[in-house]
Amino acid sequence: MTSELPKAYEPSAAQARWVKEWEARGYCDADPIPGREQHTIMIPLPNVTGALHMGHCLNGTVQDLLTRWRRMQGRVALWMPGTDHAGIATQAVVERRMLEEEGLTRHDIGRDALVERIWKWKDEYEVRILNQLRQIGASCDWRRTRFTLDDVCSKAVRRTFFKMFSDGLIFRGKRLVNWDPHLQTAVADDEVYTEDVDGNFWTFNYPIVDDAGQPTDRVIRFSTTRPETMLGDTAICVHPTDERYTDIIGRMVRIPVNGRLIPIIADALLADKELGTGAVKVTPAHDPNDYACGLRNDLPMINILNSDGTINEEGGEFEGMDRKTVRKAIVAKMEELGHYEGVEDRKIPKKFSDRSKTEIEPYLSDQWFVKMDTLAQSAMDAVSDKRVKIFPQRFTKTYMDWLGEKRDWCISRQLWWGHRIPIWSKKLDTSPELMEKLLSYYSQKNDGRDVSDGSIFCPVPEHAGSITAVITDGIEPGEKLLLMCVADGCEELEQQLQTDGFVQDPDVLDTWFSSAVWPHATLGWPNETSNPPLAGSENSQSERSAGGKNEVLDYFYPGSVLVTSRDIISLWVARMVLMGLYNMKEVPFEHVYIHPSIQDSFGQRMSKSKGNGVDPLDLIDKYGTDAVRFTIASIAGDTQDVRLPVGYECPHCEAVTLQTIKHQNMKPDGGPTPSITCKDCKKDFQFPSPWFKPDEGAAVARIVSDRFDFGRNFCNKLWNASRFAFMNLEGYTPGAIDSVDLKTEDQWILSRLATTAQQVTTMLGRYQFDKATHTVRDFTWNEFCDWYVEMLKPRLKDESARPLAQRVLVVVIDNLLRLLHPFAPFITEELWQKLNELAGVRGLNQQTAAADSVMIAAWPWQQMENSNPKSEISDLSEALISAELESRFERLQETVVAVRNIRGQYKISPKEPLKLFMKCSPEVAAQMYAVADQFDNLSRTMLEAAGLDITPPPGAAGFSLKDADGYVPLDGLVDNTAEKAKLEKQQAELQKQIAGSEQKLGNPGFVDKAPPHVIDAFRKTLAERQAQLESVARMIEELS
RNA sequence: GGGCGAUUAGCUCAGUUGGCUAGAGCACCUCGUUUACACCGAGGGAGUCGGGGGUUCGAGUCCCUCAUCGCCCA
Repeated sequence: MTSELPKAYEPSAAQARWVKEWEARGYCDADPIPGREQHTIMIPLPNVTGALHMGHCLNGTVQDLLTRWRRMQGRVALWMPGTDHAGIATQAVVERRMLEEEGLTRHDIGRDALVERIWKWKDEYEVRILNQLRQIGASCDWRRTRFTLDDVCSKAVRRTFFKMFSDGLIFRGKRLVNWDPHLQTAVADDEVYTEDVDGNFWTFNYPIVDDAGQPTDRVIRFSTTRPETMLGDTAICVHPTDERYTDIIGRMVRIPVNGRLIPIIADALLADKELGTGAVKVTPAHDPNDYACGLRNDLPMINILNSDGTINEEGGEFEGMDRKTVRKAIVAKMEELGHYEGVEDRKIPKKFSDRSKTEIEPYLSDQWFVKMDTLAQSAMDAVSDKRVKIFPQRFTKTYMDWLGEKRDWCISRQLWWGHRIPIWSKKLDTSPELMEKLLSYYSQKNDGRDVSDGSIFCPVPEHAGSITAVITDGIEPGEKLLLMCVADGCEELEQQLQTDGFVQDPDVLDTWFSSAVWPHATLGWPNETSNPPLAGSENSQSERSAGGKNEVLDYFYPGSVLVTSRDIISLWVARMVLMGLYNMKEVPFEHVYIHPSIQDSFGQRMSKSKGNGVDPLDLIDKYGTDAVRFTIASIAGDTQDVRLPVGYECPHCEAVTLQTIKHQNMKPDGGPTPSITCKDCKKDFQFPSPWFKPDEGAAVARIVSDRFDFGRNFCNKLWNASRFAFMNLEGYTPGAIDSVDLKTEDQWILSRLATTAQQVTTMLGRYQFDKATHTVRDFTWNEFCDWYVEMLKPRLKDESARPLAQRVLVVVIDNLLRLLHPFAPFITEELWQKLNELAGVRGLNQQTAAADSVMIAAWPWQQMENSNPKSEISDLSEALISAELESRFERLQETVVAVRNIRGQYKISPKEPLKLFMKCSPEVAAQMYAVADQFDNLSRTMLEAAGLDITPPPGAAGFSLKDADGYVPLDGLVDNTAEKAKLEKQQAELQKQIAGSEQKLGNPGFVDKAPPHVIDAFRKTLAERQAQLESVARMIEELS
């Protein structure tokens, strides 16, 4: 039977086949197995706004690598997939599209219709994203896929909110938000961009008044870019050490345009002596810095705007004017009143809303907050006492610093897409009968305690545990509001509240609120009596659980490791820890691995908004998933961010045009779709971009990056080495491998294989994916392929040597495929299947039938902590590792290289046989004889003689190794002058090194202070070099 | 403004608690189709480790400073 593989690996066919097959066989499913260790990773839920990019690809590769590795180690490895509703981002995308395509705003269609549209969008993109994940080989338990707005997660969010509210951790407060007057919503900081625009810098003055409020002869001058906000000024601020003003601090001034009296205050953080007049107006309700100043100095905060950006009733005569026109009116009025001093042109940084492109207005509004003091402290404690460890460690500082501020968390968002805040409110004074009911309840249950102070209480005793309430101040003076918070699963209560005239809060929760409970929400919390439902199998055994417990939650929580990027350490990681502690009393994961970010060739972070994103599927299409994963893994270490220069591959001639910033920014702008002219074939082509879709039927470039050659070349190498092996497995029989029969190269490759397995295992445990990848690559390429396979070739042709050679070869490939599987799952599976056909029973110590799939085979290195009860035990162990053997082999390699160099030097054909004489100790000579046939095989050289008594043959080229000298007779070909020059060069180098070492060892400072092992090492190398120098000198002598 | 990090070969990156002659892949040059692989093999050239100062017997590695870049938080 001959079983030849195709000459090249076909990634797409293998990927399509195994994605389906693994899932069908249930290899990715993780169900609790009592007594077995688990390994749990919760995916950093991607937003359903669009497609995945290279950052996700890196993130996913790392998680899958860990999951496959742990699964092979015998753990029940759960990788929980899912997506995030991503409140503002998703709603923004859908709204923008609606506006562009239909000219509709959300107010035109209403809340329910908008939410329905967003659900449709979500369904489409969720499928796309989960598909992309499958394409990168993600071995998620797809049955458990969750979405932050699905029933399971919603329940958890709702319960958490209720719990927090009832514990008094959620409160209502004011906050300055970025208000978009066009969309009439608050927007997040990251949805706001700043641009320098042409503006004016006006200077005005306010008259200082006396105690009676009458004008004095003094004024205070200040400059501003936003005169209209003087309607909301509540102070003038100067620096406390500014001598121009110290005497008037505490005096009052009158705002000319509305007559209000405001104080002159001193605040070193707001006022700058060097800037302008040194005095500034303070408008706490309409500027972030002024707001902070207002809080520090207990100033009134006057909101002068309506939500549409027009002036409200606080503006007096200006009420109803647009914020743009009121500015001119104010300036004119100030001029008319004689308080205008001048104006100059200036570039002014202004904030704009990403979505509507309108100017942002800082705006004071009612928001919901989570009290962070004790929660933040608990999350800090978890890291400081090492219940959660962050890798690399330096990121603990980011985490700690942010939590240490303990700033209350604003959780309300003025959006329609998200978890609606489960609060119903009603003005107390409009419902006397309810008030009556309440008060009677308090007097019974709360010992007559007055609850108008904001204490939490249960308003409906028969629903204790499902509803809590608080009384707060309303907007109107003296008004009281009754706020009711209802737990999950109490629809009738909600109905009752509606009937009673309560109104549900229109806001939704910050997306991060639901993300924060992700690690336990996905496992079914708060349901503690049954397992969470599985997709596609309602009511099957999935929900069944013995003893009325949620076994899934018990088993998989807490998780093992969170894999994410550093920009969401505070937004997400910290909040998951505190929510986990709050709801579960346990941290959500033991480790956090922060991986590098991917940048473009200019050091910019890859992101949609920069137009430099790369779709991993483009790269997978070009290089194959395994190549992409292998390359990605090779750059995921713990040091720094990584640059990924990409180019556009011409669809006509395949020439690559490197991507520049110009390409990233090309937009149609109403004109034709941008295109690039190929520098080689001069034809035009279009290219993928976040700004536009290529025209129907146009020739579109593919995004490529030669960094992925690294992985692609490796896969090719692995494929072909295996192909060679498989071609030589004819007649393979399993059988015991007696260690006395093993040749030097067999022992060496097994020693190197075991060392590699051990190192890779250690490195993966430390999240050093880059090192692990390079280690396994170098072993495969530089040791297995370049040396071992070459050495095996003659043995495979020799009938008597063949059976053993085949067995060892099979063992090495078997273990190599396992080691590589987490890095390159598809190609290793393809090869594993083939290997099973040819050598289904195999092993070093024990002959066993191989696993049906490499995905469920045992990891080749067993550690004490892990055992794999379901499958065969690995053969590799420390007993195989021998440093002495490895260094002995190195000498063989050096000898072969030296002979090859002589061929090169004298231009001798590789086919020309040569003779070799080695002058060396008897021990070394014995070792040389043991591998003599390999000199012939690898460098077509016969070892004629080796030993101390070798006399150099005449007319030979020579070389000197550390503990042996070699001579290759060249029959008059030899050029004595060149030989001499070569040796003299080596001699000079040795002398230089020896001089360096001697100088060092002659330095009293060094021998006195350096540690003994360093000094010994120097002495040893010095001695070796001196010995080698003698050899070299002698060889030069011999030539003369 | 505060914090974290980076700057090493043409490009992309490694470089353990300071210790012998600073490494790899790609690119480049020379040679080579030997029955796995040209996505290959055998060789080779290439870096005053961002600048300056300091500590030390010894600095790519530690400290200070300057420059440039990235990220997070104000």
